[in-house]
Amino acid sequence: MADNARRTDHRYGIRPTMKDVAARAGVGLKTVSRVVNGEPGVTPDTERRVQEAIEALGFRRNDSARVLRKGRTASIGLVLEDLADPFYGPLSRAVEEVARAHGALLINGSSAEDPDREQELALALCARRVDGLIVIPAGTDHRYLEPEIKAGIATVFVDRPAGRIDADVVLSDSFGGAREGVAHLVAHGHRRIGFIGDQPRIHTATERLRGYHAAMEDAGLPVDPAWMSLGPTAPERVRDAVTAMVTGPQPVTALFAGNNRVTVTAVRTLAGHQRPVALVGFDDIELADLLGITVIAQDAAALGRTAAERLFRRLDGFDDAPARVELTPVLIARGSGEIPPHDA
Amino acid sequence: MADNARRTDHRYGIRPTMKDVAARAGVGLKTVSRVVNGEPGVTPDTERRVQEAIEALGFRRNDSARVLRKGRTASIGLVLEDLADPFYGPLSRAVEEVARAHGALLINGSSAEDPDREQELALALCARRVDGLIVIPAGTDHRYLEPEIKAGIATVFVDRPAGRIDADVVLSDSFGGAREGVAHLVAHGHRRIGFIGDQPRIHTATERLRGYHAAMEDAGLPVDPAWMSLGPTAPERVRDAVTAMVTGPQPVTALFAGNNRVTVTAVRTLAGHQRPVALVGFDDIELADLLGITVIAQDAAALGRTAAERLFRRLDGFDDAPARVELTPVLIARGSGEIPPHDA
DNA sequence: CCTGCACCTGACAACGTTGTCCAGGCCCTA
DNA sequence: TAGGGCCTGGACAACGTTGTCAGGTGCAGG
Repeated sequence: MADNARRTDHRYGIRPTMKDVAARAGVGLKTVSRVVNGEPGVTPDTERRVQEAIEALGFRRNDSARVLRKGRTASIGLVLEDLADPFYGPLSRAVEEVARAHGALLINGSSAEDPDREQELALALCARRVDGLIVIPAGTDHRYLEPEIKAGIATVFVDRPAGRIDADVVLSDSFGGAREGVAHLVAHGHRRIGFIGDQPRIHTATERLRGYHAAMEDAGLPVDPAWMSLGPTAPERVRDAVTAMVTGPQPVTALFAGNNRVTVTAVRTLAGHQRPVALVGFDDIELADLLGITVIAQDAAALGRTAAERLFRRLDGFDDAPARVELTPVLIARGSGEIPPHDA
Repeated sequence: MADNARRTDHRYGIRPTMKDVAARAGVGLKTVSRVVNGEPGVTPDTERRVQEAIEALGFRRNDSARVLRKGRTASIGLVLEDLADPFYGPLSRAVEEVARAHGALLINGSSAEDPDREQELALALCARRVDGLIVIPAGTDHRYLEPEIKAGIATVFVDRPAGRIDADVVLSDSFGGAREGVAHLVAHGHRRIGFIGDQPRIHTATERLRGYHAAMEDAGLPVDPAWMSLGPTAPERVRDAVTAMVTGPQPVTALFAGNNRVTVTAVRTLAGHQRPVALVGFDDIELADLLGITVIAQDAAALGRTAAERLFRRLDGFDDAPARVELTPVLIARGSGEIPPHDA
């Protein structure tokens, strides 16, 4: 009796189960399951009775139990660096859209560029048994994911390559993009060009630096070590780096900014400067058009979409060797990259 | 024998379970559970054997089963409008940080401003048995969540109030903010001020329009219906609205933009216009400082943090009546809002 | 009237974990 | 040496669902 009350009341914190629905509808447990899942083999009359019981009790299937039984969670995990970074918003949204098209939910977490936190997050997602995992690497060693991948969790890395592990990778051509951007500055007459990028352990940062070097070498231009600065993208650090390059003994007449964070701070810093300095930034930025900032734009949404599509192809049984997909960023000239050299 | 092989091999798609670990370590199932959960009552020697077996098999606890047993998922759901909108990135990140501090993961989804999709998403999250739900409403009727809340899923609404349901709400003072922004324009001499906002079914949109009316009335200024435009924030619509107001028979000398999307398009449109038009926008925007855009800034991260903290307080057993928390946005003068009236 | 068949329906086990409870072994004390 | 308490470890049920399989009913055909 007491148990009965517990079962049927709408008391706080109590969830009706299929068993309760079955009891109320006067049918078997399995019949409820059939109705809930739209399986065939239920008379219209029985179905109606079950539906009424579901309605009356406010029943909602417990997907945890379902997952346990079926083995698939219909959810994928996304580990990125920072959800608040305007670069990752569209990427995340694109992943979500693809997941939605496949009936899956998205669980995401920010690593804050900390390898330990990346691992902790990725493994937590695996423990949840997400069907697949999309990772924007913070660390450089992903062997910890090997057992997970072996166990069947499809995994795709985005934006940066995986470390010490063979897996799908989707990224932008950082090297080529930076090379093109710096070449653009060279073409507009610059010979002393500075490069400010993210921390050297981040793959895209060193690739873009490599692109810078290649472009300078292509043009036969010397590179002063003082013209290069890799490090955290905190505004203070970037501001100091910009100021040092622009006012140093061999002042640069142009700057290449390694990512959107750097570009933003560089623009702010240069705005307070009297001598015009040319600027090309990696990553597009909202309102860059109004500010006339020339950029190498990568398509964050396309990165996310491509990665997610690849992931779901694997989940659908496609079992090719891991591949590396590289998207080509495009240069958008808006003014700041076309400023001619102004020597000090 | 075959079963044994299935159990112990590292074959693709096979997951070792606690049972497998127990067999390998030569202990009971529950002992493995104890080790995995750091429960007391296991000799160091036994613990070592279990750890070795876990390592060797690459065991990872199946949280789905754990959830089923324990009833708590240690995850919360966030339904927002668009993860790609720069306003929601920081909000989402703030929620994530609070969740992380409480050991919970974040599942989020975008409603794309579609009430049906909002409901579908929210209910899917409930079926997953998230412990709590944070919703940025797209729809105006949330009675569908009543059984869920009764069943114990803590729910907090953010940015916009819940409809037809009594629940916690955290939002910015849209009315007051808009009123202050419009008053600012009035104080700078404007008498013909336009208002462009989001669709009227969105609460913040109508609240801000109300603030506009209040400020105009406070100043004893008449309002021409042609100076108000509510509708989708698609660039074309906003562009046309701006153009119409600025070039109409009673051209406005100042504009109030109802949110960040509107502001961006308004700035772009006004940039191609000869006569200076003053502008104040609701929501801060990256690089608005460089473009000199005066805004009413709300703190998206604070909204998310406040909501998440409230959610977890409920999860920790706090059982007060639902409350409404209102954050005060601040005016940041940067130039565009201080332009004096220029008549046509 | 019986057989065969199609169609519904429900009993039961299983998914992998945790909570409960009890058994056995050890040490300490009387 | 016997008795009692403590510590360790394991057997078992339960969480809520789905897959398997067998039983039951009704109808048509022989």
